[in-house]
Parts: sequence; C-alpha cells; structure tokens
Amino acid sequence: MPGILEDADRHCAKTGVRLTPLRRRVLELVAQAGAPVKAYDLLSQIDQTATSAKPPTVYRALDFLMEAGLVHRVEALNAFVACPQAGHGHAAVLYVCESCANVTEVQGSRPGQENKPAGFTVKRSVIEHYGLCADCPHP
Amino acid sequence: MPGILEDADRHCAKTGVRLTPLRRRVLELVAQAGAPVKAYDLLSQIDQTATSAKPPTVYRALDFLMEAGLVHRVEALNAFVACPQAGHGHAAVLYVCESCANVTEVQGSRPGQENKPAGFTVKRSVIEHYGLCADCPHP
DNA sequence: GAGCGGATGTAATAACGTAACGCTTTGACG
DNA sequence: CGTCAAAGCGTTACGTTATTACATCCGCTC
Repeated sequence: MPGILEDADRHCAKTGVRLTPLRRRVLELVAQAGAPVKAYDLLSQIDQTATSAKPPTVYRALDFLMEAGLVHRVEALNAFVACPQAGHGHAAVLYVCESCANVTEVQGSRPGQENKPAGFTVKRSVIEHYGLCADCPHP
Repeated sequence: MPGILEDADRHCAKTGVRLTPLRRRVLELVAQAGAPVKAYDLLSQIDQTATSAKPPTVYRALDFLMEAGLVHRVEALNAFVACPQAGHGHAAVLYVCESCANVTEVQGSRPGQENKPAGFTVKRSVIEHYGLCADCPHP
C-alpha cells in the first residue's frame, strides 16, 4: 500500500481539512496493518510512543478519517481499514476474507437500488461480503 | 406482523430444530418490536417475567434464531430484527429508516457479485441501506 | 438408574464506545 | 502584537455490547 499517507496529505490539503500528526499516525497504523484493525489495538500501539492514549483519542481520529473518506469502518467486525483511494464517493463495497483477513475494496456501482422500497431515499450503505479470497484454500 | 411465531413453529418442526419456550419468547419480543431491538432491551423485557436473565441467555437465543434464519442482525446498529419469511436464503437486504427506525427487508438478487474480485467466494453478505422511508419527511 | 447431550442459569470479565470537562493550539482579525 | 473563537486533544468516568467458563437441569437412551 504505497503512498496512502501522501495521498491523504494531498487530499486534505485540497479539501482544507487538517491531517494533524495524531490523525496521520492513526491513519499510518491502519494502513500498515493491511487488514481490519480494532480501535483498541490502535490504542495500544499509540501508547508505545505517547505517554498514554485513551479511547476518545483514537475514536476521534477515526471519526475524522472516516469523515474525510480515508478509512472505512467494517461494521460486522467492529474494525477499520484504510481506504485505498482517498475520498472517492462513499459507496465502498468490501470483500473480507475470513481466512487471511485481507480486505478488497471495490467502488459500488450505485449499490442496492434494485429492489428498493418505493419512496425510500438511501443516504448511506453498508455492503460487506465475507468469504474466502483467491489465495486461501477453499474447503 | 401476523403469524411470525406460527411460521417459526412450522419452520422449526420441518428442519428438526428446537424452538424452546425461551427462544420463542425472544423471537416474540423481537417480532413485536417491529423495529431493530438491542440485546439488552430484550434482556430487561425478559427479566420482567423470569427471575433474572443474564446476557448469555439472550445472546444464545439470538444466535439460535439467526442460525435458523428467523432473525437478522443489523450490524451497523448492534440490533436485531425479525425476519418476515422464516428461513429463506440468507441473502437479506435491509432498508433502515433513520427517522422512524422501520426496517424493510427485501430478498437479495444474488447480491454483490458484480465487481467481485477474481476467485473470491462469498459465504455471507451484510447489506444495509440507511436513509428515509416514504412515510418520513424528506428535508 | 447411569450416562449422555443439549439447553439454561450464573458469575465474572472482556471488548467496544461515548459524555463531559478543561486545557492548549491554531488561525483570523483589528 | 493582542485578543478572541474554534478546533484539537488529554483525562476521568461511565455506558453499552458481548463472551468465557463453569455449574445445573432436563429429556433421552441403554
């Protein structure tokens, strides 16, 4: 995952939001992981450098990064992944391998409007597929 | 929501699993709610009848009901809804109104296979759309 | 009745997330 | 430069969500 931080720097400069050192550090940790990371895991990793980070520290950073479109929350895992393309539209579709934990993100093609109930206005979608990726043994 | 419990009885008889009084009671509470319910809300409702239910009681019942295809978990809400059609395929797509909390379930048309990464085998999908239903005021 | 497996009770604790408050930093403006 | 407001962050405390581990009970078969 090369250049995620640089992309983020550029993206934030363009949109006028502040990628502070703390936020950048959290993004770095999420990107390094290359798999879904738990908030409290980030917390303990930050702890090693700073004196003592508390939950709000990391949750605030994650909120910012989600807002900025730099990370996604994996709802069914209570975890977070770095978004490979900073600030695309918010229509991410995630493919999560249950064996190796790798996550592939594809951009949703106007997802889920097929059988939509009449009059429903979609503001946000959670689309996560769980299974086995090509590199993991299929039973 | 008529007949959910009867449907569940029939479905369990057919598939040979045991819908015990406790499990039936939990299903009843979820169905009555007609909206996503939290596990601990169920817990306190059970408490009023039984002496004292503990978290594992309700989580075990919910696990069973999900396994049986009688309830769905709403991942982004940490909540549960009754499934209107007992034990269809597990391809539910949920439309959740953020104003009135009403949930509409539609059966997924082989969801999410469009841009699927090569070689990925989907075992389970989480598809939840959040927004406003037809009956709620659109801003 | 002995033994077995599934279901449930119970206690304790882990994991996840937020509210509220106050201090510090930042950046705009006169 | 001084001041002010807003944003960022530290900290305490707490609330919510979920699981582990072990004990007990119940229905069944032998």
